Amino acid sequence: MTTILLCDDHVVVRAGLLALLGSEPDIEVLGEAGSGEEAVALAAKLRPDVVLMDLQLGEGIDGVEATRRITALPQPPHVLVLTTYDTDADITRAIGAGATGYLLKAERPEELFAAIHSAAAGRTTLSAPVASRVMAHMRGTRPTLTDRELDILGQLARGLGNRDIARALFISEATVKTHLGRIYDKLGVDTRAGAVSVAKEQRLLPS
Amino acid sequence: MTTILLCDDHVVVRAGLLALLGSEPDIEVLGEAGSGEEAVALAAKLRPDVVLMDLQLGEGIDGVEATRRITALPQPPHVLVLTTYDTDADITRAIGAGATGYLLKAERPEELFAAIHSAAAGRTTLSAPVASRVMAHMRGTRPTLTDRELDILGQLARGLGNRDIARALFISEATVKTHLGRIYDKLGVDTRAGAVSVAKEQRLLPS
DNA sequence: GCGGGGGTCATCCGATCGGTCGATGCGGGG
DNA sequence: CCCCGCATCGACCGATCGGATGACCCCCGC
Repeated sequence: MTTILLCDDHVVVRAGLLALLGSEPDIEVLGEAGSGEEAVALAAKLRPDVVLMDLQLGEGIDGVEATRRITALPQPPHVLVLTTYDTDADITRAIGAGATGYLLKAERPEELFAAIHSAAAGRTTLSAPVASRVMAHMRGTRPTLTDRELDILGQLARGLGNRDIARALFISEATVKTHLGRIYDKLGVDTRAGAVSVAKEQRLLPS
Repeated sequence: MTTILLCDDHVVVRAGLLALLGSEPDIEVLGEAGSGEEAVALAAKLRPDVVLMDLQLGEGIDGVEATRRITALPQPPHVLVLTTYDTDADITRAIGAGATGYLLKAERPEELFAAIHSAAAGRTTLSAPVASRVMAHMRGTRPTLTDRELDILGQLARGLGNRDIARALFISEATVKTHLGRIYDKLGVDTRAGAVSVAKEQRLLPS
């Protein structure tokens, strides 16, 4: 059984999804939200497995922001974006906000069901047009760290302080800090914990 | 008589060990290696009983990889890791690579001698701090964090500072720090970067 | 020969972290 | 009923981090 929260500002769309999902025995819709704010509140309260999120929400925060807030909740549900458009900006912003999947409304119902179950299990599902764009983006966007920066990152992941990193690599603390600053820039973070987190997820480190 | 191969990228450390081991009548140092690659080659050529291996080797492969290759040799020598740090990651990787023992450089010389003879006989010797961690690992298989601690860890992996973690979870900074301290204990680290690293490797976090 | 990227180093300072006490409240198991 | 694990909070302090700046060197490509 997978529990769902719907979020779409269009009543007819919600009704349509409700009818569609009602035909699936192992999917239960816990609630509906007509705005991003409502979605965040209901996600925290109802604790569904998956949130089906539209990106265009009219008034208030948009779907990306709602996604960001929902995934920032403790033990957050997975957010499956279900929208009409597939522009690069939307896709990257949604993924960046923590969306687990990105489906187009033109998708066949069976695909939607499959994607919901995948999302509940934490697996990512992307509609074909979306997938190709993401792949293209990955190649260009993946941060390229220099060898030395990877050395620093490796020591950082061991939890060492700057002094110990410096000793391990036979350089000064000042140099370590300089490298760290650049690593933060490239990874889009501003703390060592964040850097390690991104590095592990991007598999930038051996082992 | 036990024959030894030293591997450490620091010349002074090798010299120190050489002098130290020279005072032991039934220990003979067959050779020294300044890099992992050299250690593997010399181990194959000199066939010592025991290889004393540092984990931090600067350039080239690290001590873990060198250990892995040496223990993969036909009729391999025993590898006794002798290093400065005792992080969980280092210990488990070294043991996983086939190390027979794991000593800290802060150890007393008599302990080193005893460990060398033990290693030659195939027995395992661990420094006290290392042993306690290994035991902890054996018992728990993996550290069991409370739900709340996982919440903290999740926010930590986003790179947030204590103040922001507190706000995200609606608690005070003091509470965040308390939880973090316990998380450090359980994961065997003492920094947030180390905690994130271990958490990611142990797959403690949803993702 | 000149620019630029990569690596190195230094100094300064406020903000933050990690450690260590102690303390409260609440729930369950003995 | 009492103890213990869990979660919560407060205060203190030294150590460390992050950010900003400016600088030097080496190598490579143009």
